[in-house]
Amino acid sequence: MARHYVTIKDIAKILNISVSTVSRALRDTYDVNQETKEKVLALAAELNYKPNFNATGLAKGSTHNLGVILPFITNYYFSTVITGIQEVAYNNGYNITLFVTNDSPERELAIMENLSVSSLDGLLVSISSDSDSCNHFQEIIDEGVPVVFFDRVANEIDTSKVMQDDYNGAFEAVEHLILNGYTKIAHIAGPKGMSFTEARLKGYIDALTKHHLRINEDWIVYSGFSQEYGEQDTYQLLQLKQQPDALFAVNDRKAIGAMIALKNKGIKVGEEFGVIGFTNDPMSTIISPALSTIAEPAFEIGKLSCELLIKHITKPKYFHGEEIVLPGKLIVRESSMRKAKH
Amino acid sequence: MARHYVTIKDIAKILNISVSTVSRALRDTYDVNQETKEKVLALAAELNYKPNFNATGLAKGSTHNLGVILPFITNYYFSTVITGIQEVAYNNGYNITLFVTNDSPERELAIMENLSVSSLDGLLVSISSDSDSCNHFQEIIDEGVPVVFFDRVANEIDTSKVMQDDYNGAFEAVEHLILNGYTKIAHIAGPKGMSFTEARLKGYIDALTKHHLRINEDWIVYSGFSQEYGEQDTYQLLQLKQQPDALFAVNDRKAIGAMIALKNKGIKVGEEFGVIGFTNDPMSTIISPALSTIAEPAFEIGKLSCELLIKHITKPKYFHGEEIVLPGKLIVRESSMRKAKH
DNA sequence: GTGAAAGCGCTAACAC
DNA sequence: GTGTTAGCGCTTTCAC
Repeated sequence: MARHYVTIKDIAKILNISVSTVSRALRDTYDVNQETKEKVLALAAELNYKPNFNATGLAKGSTHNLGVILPFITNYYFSTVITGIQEVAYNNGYNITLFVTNDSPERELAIMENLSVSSLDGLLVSISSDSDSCNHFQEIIDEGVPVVFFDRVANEIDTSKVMQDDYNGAFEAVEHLILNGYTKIAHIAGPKGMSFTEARLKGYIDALTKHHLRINEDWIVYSGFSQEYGEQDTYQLLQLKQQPDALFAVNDRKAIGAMIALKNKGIKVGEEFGVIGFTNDPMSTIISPALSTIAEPAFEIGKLSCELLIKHITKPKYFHGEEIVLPGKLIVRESSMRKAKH
Repeated sequence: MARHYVTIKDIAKILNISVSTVSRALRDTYDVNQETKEKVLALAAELNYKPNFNATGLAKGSTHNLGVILPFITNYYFSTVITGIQEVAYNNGYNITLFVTNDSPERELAIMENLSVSSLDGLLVSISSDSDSCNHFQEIIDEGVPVVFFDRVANEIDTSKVMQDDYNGAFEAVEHLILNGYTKIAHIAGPKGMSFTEARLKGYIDALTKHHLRINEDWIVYSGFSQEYGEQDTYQLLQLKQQPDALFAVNDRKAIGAMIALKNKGIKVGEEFGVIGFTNDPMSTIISPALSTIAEPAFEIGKLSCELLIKHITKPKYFHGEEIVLPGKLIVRESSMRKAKH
């Protein structure tokens, strides 16, 4: 407590000049004498002067802070997105303040309600699963806070969004299974009502339809995103009298859970039963057989989101937001090998 | 730009009272009339008033911000630590500002030099690999900024630290291999010069010594922390004329790399060759055979670090820091099964 | 080119 | 119990 940091006032006093001159010198404003400027800079360095962002923020009405709100950070996708965000934030002189919702809508709401919007220049958000009400985001946007959504976007809200091409990725994944000889393809989906899971579901359905395969409602099971859910969902599928011979999982975690369930039941993945995921989590190369998947450009998504947000912040007049959809990439590994004849 | 948020002044004007009364009412200071207080609260809620943290920070000399500086977030350990930090920060009304160094000492230094210390109440840090100079941390501590180190700590610096018991974890891991019949145990280590890798190395050496096994310098290879390094290191070991029959890896990532190398060479992990890691990354259960390891209490480490930091901040007079060492836990899986006789 | 002064939003004496 | 005032550290007119 009672820490005193060196301020421009200190510098001004020592150099016997005014604070405004110091301020100008420090910020490299032109109308300041070269000599005084150098003296100021030298002294600032010597005293180890660091500007107080609170003060700067107050005075300028803009802070160096970007808020990032997301469900989790303990998985490959989100941690990589943050790394991307961090990268461009860092290069542009912004700090990021991290809020994790644990995928709880209540927590998300609580965070939003306590958010000191005035100390944030903008917000990057990936909404939590059951957050059906996005009013809190709309409100904040109405107040003029720039926000850009990534991955788990709120469709109703009109602002910038960046995401992967969930529909086409899913379509490609499922078509790949079909082309490899699988015909009874299930989908272990995410929760209902999220835009990206819906897109993946639609990709699944359309791929089947294109190839004249019947949609079997029993083969679509909705639940959470974890490996455990993937395992559970798969056991459920395997209890059906009419069993699938392949599955497309909404993400790699669930696909891995599925593979574990299949192994436990003695079913050979990649021969008798095809599996494909979505994400390209490093785990997919570790598990055996290696998991085929749709690679998501997570780092890129983080970078682009942050770049968009900065545009919103710096050019509010000229930039009115855009939606960016990045393509995924089919990565064929062992889990979806051509179905063995017997 | 030119966003105007509602301030206590606005509320004061509308209610025709002074700003200080509004301020008091909002912060629940006692000497304020129940009735006015209710009016203020009601209006604040109606207008969706949010305090400006920059202003509060400036006025009170303390912000709601904790800085977190660490090498990476894209792995199980660090992302889990952050989640723990986040949890207690959230419950105590702090925000966290995230800085990732990408394990680069230069980046770490740059971050520290640009750090607006005055807008941070404290700092949680895990240093980057080759950061041999910790002066920048010492300086900041000398200025009165509370900092606590976690995991990758700077030994020379006298402040709170929280880490797992690297020495005993390593000792136990290696002894486990020995007890399971392995006698020629290698260590694929981290870089030299970091305190936690040194501790793990020492645990390795002491376990061998206790069991009268010779230390073979060729069997200790130092490199980075990634899976790729683990693979490389292992190939290197396998080229030795005198080959080891087991290895202890400084972390699970490297252990997994090792397993991949061993598989590629046709060596049966867990029968001919024992492998054990450190961390308990979820990947260790995915890989086959499943990887034995020492589980680190990552979430707990995050929580404790943050709690310590908050103590430093709130009780600077009475709390002078402490070192917490959390025990790891040996988790035996398949990769270290009793060596098969032949 | 430089200084004085007001003000960003809030808190905290100090009066009354 | 409430208002007035000064001040946190910095920026920014507006003078000179």
